[in-house]
Amino acid sequence: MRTFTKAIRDALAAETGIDASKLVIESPRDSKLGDFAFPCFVLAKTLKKAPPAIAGELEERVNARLDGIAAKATGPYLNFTVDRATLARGVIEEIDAAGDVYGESDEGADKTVVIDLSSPNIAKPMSVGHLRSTVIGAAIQRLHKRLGYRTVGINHIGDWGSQFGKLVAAVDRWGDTVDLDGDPIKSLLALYVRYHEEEANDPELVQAGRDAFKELESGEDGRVRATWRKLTELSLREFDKIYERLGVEFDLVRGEAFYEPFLDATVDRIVAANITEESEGALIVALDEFGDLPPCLLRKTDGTTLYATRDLAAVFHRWDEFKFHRCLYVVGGDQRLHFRQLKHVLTRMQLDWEPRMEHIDFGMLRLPGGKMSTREGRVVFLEDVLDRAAEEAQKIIAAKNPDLDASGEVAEQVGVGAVVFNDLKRERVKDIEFDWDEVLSFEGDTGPYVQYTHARLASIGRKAAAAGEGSGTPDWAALEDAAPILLAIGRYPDVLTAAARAAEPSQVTGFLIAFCREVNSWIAAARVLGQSEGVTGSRLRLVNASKSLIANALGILGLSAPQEM
RNA sequence: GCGCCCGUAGCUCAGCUGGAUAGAGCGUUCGCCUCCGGAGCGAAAGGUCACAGGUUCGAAUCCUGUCGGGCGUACCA
Repeated sequence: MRTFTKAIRDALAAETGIDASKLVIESPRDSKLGDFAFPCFVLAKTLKKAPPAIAGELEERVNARLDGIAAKATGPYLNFTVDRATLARGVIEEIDAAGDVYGESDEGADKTVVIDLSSPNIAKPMSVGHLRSTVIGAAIQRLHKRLGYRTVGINHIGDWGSQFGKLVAAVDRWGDTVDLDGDPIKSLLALYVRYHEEEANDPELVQAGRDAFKELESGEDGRVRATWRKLTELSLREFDKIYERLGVEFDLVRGEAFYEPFLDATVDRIVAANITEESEGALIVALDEFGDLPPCLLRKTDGTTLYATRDLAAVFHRWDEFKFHRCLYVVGGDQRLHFRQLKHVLTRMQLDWEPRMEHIDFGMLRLPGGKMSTREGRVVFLEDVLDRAAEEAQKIIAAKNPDLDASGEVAEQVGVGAVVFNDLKRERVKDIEFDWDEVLSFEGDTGPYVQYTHARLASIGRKAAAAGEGSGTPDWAALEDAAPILLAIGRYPDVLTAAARAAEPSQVTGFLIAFCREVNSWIAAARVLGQSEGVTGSRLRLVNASKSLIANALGILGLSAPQEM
């Protein structure tokens, strides 16, 4: 496909004198106008002519330079249409040759991208809120991997901080009232909620919590640390069940505690940069020069560290270890200020790699009643969402495809796919109100719709193989009515590049939905089997190419592509 | 109060780096299984792109202000 756009650019460059790389080639508003468009407005000033006149003059001259591509002036645009047979053969041979890694590139060669994702908190259940960071981060990682980057996905577990003092205190006091080993997460949640209920009227409890965290941070390997270690292990085991269902793996699981040994050195490093000061008993980095921002606190009055200190320790450690090209923090938008502060600390330290640290923020997920709150017990558990979605898928399979083998497995793929896709389909920054009906919807702009399209294409492929059809010489010109599909396949590598750059998986979901709509329209109108040898041959090639593309994109998004459903 | 994010059809959202007549899905209404899977396809209805200015050949897109919603705002994470 890039061979077509390159030919157009070169021809235009030769005629206009503008550098080929600076020419903007876009898609026409209406596909009937052509496959590519060149808006002539940019030339109006230098040539001192009206854009439509320029387009008209360019038409003939550019046509003389092009072979297999027709240029036609329409108003102020010069539109290009690739010969249908050339387009079909070019695109399909390209994707066939690339196979499963179609869209890969070498733009990331020798570059490392660190992705901080998921990062659930120990002792808290994973809510549908944590799903966002996990699936968005995993998709961003796969995108970069496809583009040739070395990627390091780090699960930055929230296993440190004053809340663990509270939790240890709560376990000490009421641990025997719950079934910690049998149902660890729910037990810990109950203790956590109870702590917050009682702390207001119980100064001793508050003190016990503080003391416990202080001991934890002191490095003393006593009972507090043993309790903390046990809580961590229990929680991680529970999280792994979810990660397995989501098909997410991490290169490194490093909790905040991992960076604990580096905290002092981190503070020293910042102090050595001469940007710290003591204020109200705390050690801070002032940030007023950046628009009156609140300061970044490194040490509390009691000497213990904060979230920001640990994140700074982490980013230094990551820089030292990976010299990353990008370090992406897939963390909710409620922490925008936090990351701005961190970046400004780096700026004040005059570290030139500061821009490589990026906060990949995403909108908040809210319940109809308001924000989710673990403390108040107002959460929707991710496990329940996945379970219900899989059950729903199972019901639909029972109704529509009762003979399906391994239907339980497929129901899991479809149910989880629906949940994951739903979370990836809109622009990251948009807030989401959780809605069961939407999550459990399998029609329209959904993961199951895409999976279904894939399954139907697979079905056609199976039938063709059984009938021994489709192996003849393809009649490429017969794919004229499939031009939108072919152009979309051709555009896919650019979609991946743009989506990775913007760290925006919704660009892939959006592409995929539009693609499947085109494919479904086409297969409703163009029967594959039982046509002349050339027609069946070319159509089957397109069916297989489309199926391959859908599986490819679903893989990047983290969804399965079942052959039947 | 101040800062950041968001505001496009009844609902949920696209709209590529400022370009041609603002597009999908859901819902509503009407069609399509003797024909490769109806989780599908086709069609209709539905819009002051929150509002007001500005920038220019051209603005849903960029700038300023207003309104509405969300998030945050020194020792939680």
